Amino acid sequence: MKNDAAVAALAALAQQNRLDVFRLLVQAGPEGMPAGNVAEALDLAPNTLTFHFDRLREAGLVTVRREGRSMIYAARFEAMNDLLGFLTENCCRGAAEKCAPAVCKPVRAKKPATRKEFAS
Amino acid sequence: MKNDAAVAALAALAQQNRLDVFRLLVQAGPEGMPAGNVAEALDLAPNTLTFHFDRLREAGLVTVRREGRSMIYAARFEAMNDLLGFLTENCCRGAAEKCAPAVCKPVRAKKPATRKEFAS
DNA sequence: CCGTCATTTCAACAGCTATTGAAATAATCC
DNA sequence: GGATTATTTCAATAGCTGTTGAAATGACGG
Repeated sequence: MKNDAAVAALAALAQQNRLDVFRLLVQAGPEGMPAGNVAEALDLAPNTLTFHFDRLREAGLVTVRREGRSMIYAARFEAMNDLLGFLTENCCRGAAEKCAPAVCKPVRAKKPATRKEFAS
Repeated sequence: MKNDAAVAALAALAQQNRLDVFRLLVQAGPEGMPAGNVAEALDLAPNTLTFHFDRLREAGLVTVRREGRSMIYAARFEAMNDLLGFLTENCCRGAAEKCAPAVCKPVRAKKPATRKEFAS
């Protein structure tokens, strides 16, 4: 992930309403949900919501598709995961256990490691 | 993690220079590094850097301590991990494998707002 | 077509943010 | 004490951001 893309994604999430919107979509899963439902759930004016959706979309965090009269927005999980990876990249110069046992992955590990070791 | 805290943390990271600073500190590990070294590494004016450190500190993402003439800044890994957890919280309503195999944790459901089905 | 539903576009405005230069503080060395 | 190094404070300014209201677009049903 590029630095600029990360800043864009973070900026998109660094706003109360957009963060609420994004988390709602994250919880909704890949099928997404219609703009109207989001507006209702979060009590946002439709034009305000469009503005925020645009930001999220420009940052690559959500996608839209039309379905009848509704626009269905969905979170882009790949983008979210890229962002998380970017933040923790190369943390503690590889000594991951020092800083973030749960999330931090040593340097570049794009694929989730096979978790057979955790059988304990 | 509270919503406000998450927005504050994201806002703090949503800026090129601060993101660079934070990632540098993440890579430096818990011992941190002196302001001067950060300034040199990223080619930032010292007063500008102070401004950004303040933002990061107010957001709970870094700590400072004095050591001789230098101020040593260090990333707060706990805050970073809280933030990552917050973003992925309850993702896909527990069906984590749908959206983020590597990072997303099911977390205990925080009572998703009863979703109104949209007409099929 | 006409009405209405769902969403977007546009312009305007108030409030916030990042950077800069000059000056201040704080610790150390001679 | 006085010079030097490291960092912070302060005020000013240009640029960006979020919200609002009014109007436009696009899709569907009768």
